[in-house]
Amino acid sequence: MRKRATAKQVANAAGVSKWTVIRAFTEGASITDESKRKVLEAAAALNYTPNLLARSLATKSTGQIAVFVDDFANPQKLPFLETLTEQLQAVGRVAMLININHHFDHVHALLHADQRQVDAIILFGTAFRDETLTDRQLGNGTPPMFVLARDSQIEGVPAVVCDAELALREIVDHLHDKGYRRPGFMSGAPALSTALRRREYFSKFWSEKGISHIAHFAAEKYSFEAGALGIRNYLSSTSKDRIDVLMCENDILALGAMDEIRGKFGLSVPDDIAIVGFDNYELGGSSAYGLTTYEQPLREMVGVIIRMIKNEHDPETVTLPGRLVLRSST
Amino acid sequence: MRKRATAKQVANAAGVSKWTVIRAFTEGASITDESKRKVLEAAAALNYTPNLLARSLATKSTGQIAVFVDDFANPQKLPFLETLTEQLQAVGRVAMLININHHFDHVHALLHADQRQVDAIILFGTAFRDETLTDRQLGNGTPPMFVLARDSQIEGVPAVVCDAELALREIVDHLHDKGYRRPGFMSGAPALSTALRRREYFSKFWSEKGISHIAHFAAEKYSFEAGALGIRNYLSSTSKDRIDVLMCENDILALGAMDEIRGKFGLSVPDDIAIVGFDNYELGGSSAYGLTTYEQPLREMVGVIIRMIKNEHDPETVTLPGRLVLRSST
DNA sequence: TTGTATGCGTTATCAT
DNA sequence: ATGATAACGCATACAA
Repeated sequence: MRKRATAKQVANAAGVSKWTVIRAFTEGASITDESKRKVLEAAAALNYTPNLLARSLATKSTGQIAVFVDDFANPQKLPFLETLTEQLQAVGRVAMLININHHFDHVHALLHADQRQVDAIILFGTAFRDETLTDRQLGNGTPPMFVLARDSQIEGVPAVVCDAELALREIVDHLHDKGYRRPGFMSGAPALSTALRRREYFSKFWSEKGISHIAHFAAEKYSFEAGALGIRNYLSSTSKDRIDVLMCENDILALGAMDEIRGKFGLSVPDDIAIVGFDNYELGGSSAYGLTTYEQPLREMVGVIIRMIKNEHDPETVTLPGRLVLRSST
Repeated sequence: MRKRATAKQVANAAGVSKWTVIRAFTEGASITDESKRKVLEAAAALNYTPNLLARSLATKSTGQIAVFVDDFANPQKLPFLETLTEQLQAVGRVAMLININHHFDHVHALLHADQRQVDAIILFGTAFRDETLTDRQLGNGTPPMFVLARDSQIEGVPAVVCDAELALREIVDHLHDKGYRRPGFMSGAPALSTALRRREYFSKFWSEKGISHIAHFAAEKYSFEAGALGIRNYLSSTSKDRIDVLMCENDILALGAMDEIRGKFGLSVPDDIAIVGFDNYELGGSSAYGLTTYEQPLREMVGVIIRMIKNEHDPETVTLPGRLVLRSST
């Protein structure tokens, strides 16, 4: 039964004190080349590596970043998580993935992250009201928080988001140019929807073009199924003067809606109803869907969050431009 | 600036020793109700909760489970991660999500997980050769490992998988019943493919029905794009005696292939070529695809892994039955 | 039941 | 440059 070797054991083997061993493993510590060599040799023989747990306790820095996620229905979460974990690991951090759900809510998660002494908390696509926070005296002892891919609804907590105003302006301009005049908008979970501000700007820019009525569809949550359900009732009850274009708050809703429109109602996209999504999820680009959408600058967004975590960037909300992706659905 | 309160501070406030404070927070410790009440009161006032970092150092148990993932292209990873994190948190554990890639390989990850003293490592959809392990003297000091959703290729490391033999038997029976006689199989990344054994059983059961030639297509990896590429060359170079059914190693490959077959080559599914996938990814069920597939018992699989981690289940490979999902693509 | 001493494996600080 | 002392916050074992 090999156990992890400790600095003390290495010290004995190398004939030095354990502090010299520590120094051999500390960047820029003052130590002779000779000592360092002896230590590293002994360490290799004993398969020694520093215990990060003990190091964290002493330094009060764990290198662990809690990532809160409360919605796994959107497949776009996956590339985001990939980029996030990759970039975190590239700077010596590691992600603690925390699933926020009915059994484990934000308060639990916050307490847990705090108890584990994480260096920071990333609210990925999640946010919550200020009230739950003031209880916890946030901003004092708790780790710094950052919101990713949603507007922050918490005073003093910065967010990194894709520029919704710019995005919706480009989208509405495009739709208007294409000749669409009866727009509809489908939003997802109400609590999250407002933080995206997509509907808000969608209305605003249509209104600037003289169109003030936007049909609104509320999906229960962000999922394929919810997207289909969100439009079903409308399609079966309305046949004339229908919307001619539907913007959905994200791609997965849009794909669900498109599937319903074409598959279940036999309508044509974009001839009967055009569709726009948001995220540029890979499958939306398939020839089966050809979904026009808006791509978030995922790598850049994650990059900014990481620099904030490393204190290389002021903790202020950052808004990055995305990219309109035109396909056959419009 | 509020800092985290320590047991000692609570002890002072409550007028007891710090060990009594510890006992108040230790399940089943011997302590008077009166003392406990005083302690909890003081703790609440000071907003004290035990520091899990220090606890972990002392108990040598962190409650952290490293989850290795090396492929984020398959959207089915997301519901798996959701279930995994949810069930881990339900038993007081938490997931450390580790992205295995070119910059951070298995050996790095293993070392890292070990340094952080995780309680266990889950190789989720990942495995690697024995040789890299023997270096690290695995099975002695390192945390126990488990493979999820792949066969284990490591001696002594158990896996929890969906029963490939049963699955492929059902699939091949179904295809044969439907009258298909010229089967093809598309595999993904070679290193992972063999661990799934899907191709192996696909061949075996067709062979039992007297069909020994299986056209084989090798996709570079498991992604939509790779699925499309995997079949492109074949379709453009072969026009007669083509395969009449294509089984893909997972849904995302199948969707890519189907998109190529219908969208780019104008062929009909299932009339020209039928398609079968594996995983039952939600979008495969859309009317745009209607993909016949095989569903893995994700909750049960995760449940077994967790019981192994809790030592409530012998660390032996477990094979669970899935479910054939018939749709219009066959 | 409660208090004391000691250990977990590091790091920080000081002395040599 | 190296060794020694203290500290990080908690748990374990033992004594009272």
